Order: sequence, then C-alpha cells, then structure tokens
Amino acid sequence: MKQPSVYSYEQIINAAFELIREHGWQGVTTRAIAKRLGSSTMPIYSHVKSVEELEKELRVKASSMLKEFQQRPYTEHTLLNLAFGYVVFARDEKQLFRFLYLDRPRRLDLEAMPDMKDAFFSEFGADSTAGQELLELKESGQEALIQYTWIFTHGLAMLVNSGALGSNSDKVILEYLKNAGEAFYLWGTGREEQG
Amino acid sequence: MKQPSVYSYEQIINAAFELIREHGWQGVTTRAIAKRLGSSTMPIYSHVKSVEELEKELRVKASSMLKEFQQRPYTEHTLLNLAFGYVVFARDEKQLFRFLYLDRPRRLDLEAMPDMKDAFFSEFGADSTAGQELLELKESGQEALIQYTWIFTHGLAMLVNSGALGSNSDKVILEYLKNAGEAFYLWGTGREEQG
DNA sequence: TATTATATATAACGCACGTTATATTGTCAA
DNA sequence: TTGACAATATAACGTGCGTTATATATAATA
Repeated sequence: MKQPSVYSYEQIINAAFELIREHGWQGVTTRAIAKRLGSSTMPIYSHVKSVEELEKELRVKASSMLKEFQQRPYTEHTLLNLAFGYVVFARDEKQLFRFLYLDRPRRLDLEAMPDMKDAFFSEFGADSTAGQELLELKESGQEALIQYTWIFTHGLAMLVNSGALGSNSDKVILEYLKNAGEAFYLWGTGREEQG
Repeated sequence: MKQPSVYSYEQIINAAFELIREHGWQGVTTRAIAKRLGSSTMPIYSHVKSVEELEKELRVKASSMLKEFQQRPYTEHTLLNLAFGYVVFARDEKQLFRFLYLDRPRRLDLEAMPDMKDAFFSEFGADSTAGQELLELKESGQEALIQYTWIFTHGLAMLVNSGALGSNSDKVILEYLKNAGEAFYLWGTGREEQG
C-alpha cells in the first residue's frame, strides 16, 4: 500500500447501515453512501467489489443486531425472549426487518426458518433453567410447540412491522406471545395425555 | 370517437395481470405490457392515466382473486376456509400475495388486517351453521380467537409463500390451521371457565 | 528528489424506467 | 371525396442506477 485510505471499510459499511435503517434497502445506493461519506463513489469500490457484496455485509450486520435483540433478558423465559425480541426488532427496526425477511424473497428462503428454529433449539439443553416446562413434553411435542410458536411469532412480527395491529406496546406484544405460547403448550399436553 | 381502439382496457389490464402473476410487480412495466400486447406503450396511456392507476386496478383484481380462494368450501367450517384459502393463495399465487402484502408496506397498513378481520366477522351471524362452536365463547373471546387465528394464519401464509416450511401440501396446511385453531379455542374456553 | 502505485474525483457509459413529443395511420363525419 | 380527429407507432427526454474509464493528487519507496 503506497497510500493510506481516508475512507475506511468500516466507515463505508456504517454509512450504508445508517442508510438502510433509515430508508430501507432501496435507499442504499452508491451515490447515497458517497454523499453521506462526503466523497465520491470510488472509495466504495476500493473496499467492496460490488453492491451485492455490500448487501451481504449489511445482512450480516442486520442479523447480528436482530440476535442482540433476541438475547436481551426481557423475561425469565428464554423461549419467550427470543420471540419477543424478534417482534420488537420488527417494530423498532422496521427497515432492517423488511430487508431481512420481506424485501428479498429468494435469498432468505433457507435462512429465515432455520435461524429462528436453531435459536430455539439451542436453548433446550438440560441445564437451561428457562425452558423447564418444555421438558415435560415429548421431543415431538417440543418441536411442535416451537414450530407453532415460531409461526405465530413470525405472523405477529409481520403485522407489528406493518402497523396493522392497533397497539404495538411491549405489554401488548408480550401478552400475545404468552397467551399463544400457553395455548400451544396446553394443547400439546392435552394431546399427550390422550394418546 | 372517430376511431375504434384495437387494444381494449381489459386487454391491457389482463396483460398486466398475467405479468404480475408471473414476475411480480417489478415485472409490470409499460414496455413489458406493450410487448405482450404486441403494441407500443401508447395504448396503455390512452386507457390508463399512469402506472399508479394501473397498480390500483391490479390490487383490486388480486384482492378479488384472493377472496375467491377464501370462499371455496374446502371444509364445513367457514372460519377455517377463510384461513386455508388465504394460505393456499399465498402458496399458489406467490407473486400476487407478495404484491398485496409484502412488496408495498405503506399502502396496505390499513388494508391487510381489516379485510381479513371483517371477513371473519361477517361469518358470525346467528344463522351461520359453520361457526357454531364459536358461539359458545363470549364476544370478547370470539374476537380474541379470531385475532390469534388471524395472526397465526398470516404467519403461516408468509412462511409458506417463501418456501420456508418443509411441506406445503393442503393436508399439512390444514392440519396446522386446525391444530392452532383448536389450541386457541381450548385456551379461550379454559379462560372463561376460570374467570 | 524522482518514481511509482494507490486513493480519490470527475465524468461518462449502458441500462431500464415512466412519460411525452411528434409523426403516422385509419376511420368517421361533412 | 375530403378533412379532421383519435388511436397507435416511433423516438426521444429525463431520471436514477451500478459500474468503469480517465485524470489527478498524494504518500511511500528507490
């Protein structure tokens, strides 16, 4: 390197991340990034091959932000925290949520579901104090509970994201999730007692 | 009129509708419509003020197609039919579903929820033979059941639309919906017995 | 100090879009 | 038959995009 760059890779990604948070993916253009950086578009290309690569990086950043939302200890129930964090992310980071799960259908076919499902499952170690009541279910029952909860959570997140629900307060969201989880759980146990 | 038009309004709308079904809203351009029509772009403008107006018309057509899906008598339960039709539409008309509920967030904030909710509610007349078991719930319980079912249905539709679910067969979808509905219903009745 | 490579700026290319200006056609009315 | 007007075709305008060609400046190296 014969020349130190004045615009770092981080600066570029951060500027792009600011833009996507504010205006969504469609607001992320090379010219818009350059404008925010106070530069031309060239520094972008010296650090990033193409916007496609930049998109990948933004997806990583957005995903890790979502993960951070999901790992906050809102309640004592890890499962509930994962769901609640997901919905709150959809509410408070509308553009990022849209970017991850709505804007680009083809990319995330394989990402959306496994991410969430694995996250759920990773909390099922016997040491976990949070998901205790889940252990009362058979493994198939656990999986079903997770799946139904995840479907409901996803639906709730969508509706919250688009403002289709009347109220979006923490309290209301939490109640939805708790009630639905309880309903699925009771249904599951009822099933097992029968069969 | 001194001249009969060779390209009718219907032809234009139909061509656009074919395009959106195949390639989504982004595939609907004046040039693409013209190409399918075998014409230039001018006939479009003689029947339609702008693409914005055309978008509205397409939204009407897509909505009425969705409604048609929801009114088919898949089962004896009207409520279930509405939900099932919604999910099947999301599965079989991927682009139309995306157009209505995913592509354009701002427009449908006020449309998505009420449409579905009203449809649910319109089935609750005392004459309706389909929703009988619902009448056993209090009005607040009915509304809650509808809301939770709708959230779940919406989430399921999203996941089915993006192919995130393993299987998309009628049977699997129906089972999801029946189980979730049952769970919510049981939870609701349990609640009422307590309180 | 002279050279060289790199970072950046400027400008342009090619593309696709909605839309519009202009030309052409064909049919109805006189 | 002729003139006028509406429907359509052709072509262009303006915009915004990703990307690239070219020019310039600046700092490390020889």
